[in-house]
Amino acid sequence: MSRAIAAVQTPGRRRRSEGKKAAILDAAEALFIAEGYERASVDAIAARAQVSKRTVYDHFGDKATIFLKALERVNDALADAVQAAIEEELTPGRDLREALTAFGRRVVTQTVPSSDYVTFRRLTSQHWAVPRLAEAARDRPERTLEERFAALAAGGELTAADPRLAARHFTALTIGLALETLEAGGDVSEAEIVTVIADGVDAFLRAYRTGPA
Amino acid sequence: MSRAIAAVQTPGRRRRSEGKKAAILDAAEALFIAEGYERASVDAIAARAQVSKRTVYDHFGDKATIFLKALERVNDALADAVQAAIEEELTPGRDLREALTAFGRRVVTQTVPSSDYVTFRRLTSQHWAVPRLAEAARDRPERTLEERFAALAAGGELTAADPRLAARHFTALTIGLALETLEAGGDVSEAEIVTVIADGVDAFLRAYRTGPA
DNA sequence: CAAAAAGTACACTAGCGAGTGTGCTTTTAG
DNA sequence: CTAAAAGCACACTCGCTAGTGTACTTTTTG
Repeated sequence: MSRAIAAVQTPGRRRRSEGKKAAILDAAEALFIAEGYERASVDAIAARAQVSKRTVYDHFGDKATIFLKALERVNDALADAVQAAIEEELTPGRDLREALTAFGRRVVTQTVPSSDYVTFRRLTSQHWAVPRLAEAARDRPERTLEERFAALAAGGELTAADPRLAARHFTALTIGLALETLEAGGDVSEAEIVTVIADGVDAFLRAYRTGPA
Repeated sequence: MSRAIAAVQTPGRRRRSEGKKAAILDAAEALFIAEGYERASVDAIAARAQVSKRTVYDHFGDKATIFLKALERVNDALADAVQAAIEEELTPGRDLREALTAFGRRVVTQTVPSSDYVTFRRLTSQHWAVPRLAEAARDRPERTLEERFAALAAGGELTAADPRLAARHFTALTIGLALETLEAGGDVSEAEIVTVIADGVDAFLRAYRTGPA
């Protein structure tokens, strides 16, 4: 019975360690989001991760580092998700209104739970002076979106002398307002979100669709 | 020399008490904004207010109440300021672009320091479940703005079937983006803010100015 | 002045949470 | 099998903070 099949059960020293690490970050992420930085105790994080407190400290050294690593993960995940959404939804041939609506909706509802992401981000700005980590994470998707908008402008679908500005305006009108809605009322149906996005896309197109000039 | 002028120096028992109370709330507001709820200790608040800790507790009972009262004050102040800005800047006869720009700029730069206000608000959402206090504070200015937009639409200056939506879009494009800019980079010149607002007004007018239809 | 209101100084409890030290058990690798 | 890596249980230090109790001083008022 001593066969190589055992390799499935035994992940190896390193993999096991990584597994614990990931579990700790999962727990930390959830607790930081739910409770905030100060109120989420390391003991609670350890308990939730089903790991001893000592292991937590062996892996990360201190609480601030746990936070930082968790934030990095979330940032990366969101940036990747947004990038994917841009590439997959904002495709050249597609009807513009449809594409923009699908994109906005996907970013807000799919991906992480974006509202959680926003919450996490807030903890950052909370004077915690996490260098420009969060900022960098915002920049990447913003730039990608900007490029796509520039392409749309070049293709004559949009009138956007300043694609960066257009991208910011689009985000504000759709994703920004949708997230705000999510935060305000606890119970928001997906239909409401879709409406918010659709209205935002509407206004955006009125302002930026190639027309008069 | 014992004249009634002394009344200026001696505010009376009640007024003195109110004075201390205000000083405590001032200190609390500043510290909560700077440090966050947990890190702002009651001792620090008392010290900053130049008041004994005991007095703080005599007045407010506990830390949560201090926070709540401070938040109420800030909310009221901002709501008043926004209301005043609406009434004084968004006057009927005025050129629309100019009026909207002045309004946006005033809300962002004048009034409280709005960015501080935003910071304070964040502490609220931080799971503190301050009932709908903050929400109510947001609602009042929003509704006033909505009414003014409805009036503008009636006057033929705007095409806004849904004035509430128009108001939200306006806010998102101007004030929202300006505040975001303020939070991101530590050093933002007023000129940049003005640009952000002007760009937002531009886009808004393209989307909502009475035109084609 | 006299009494009460308001405020102060300060000591004290009580609890929580970050981080450490240590010896023990389990897992994995050779 | 054996040694080392990884993890665990647990006890403990230390600092900080919310909140209280109390006796003392100042201010205000009649």
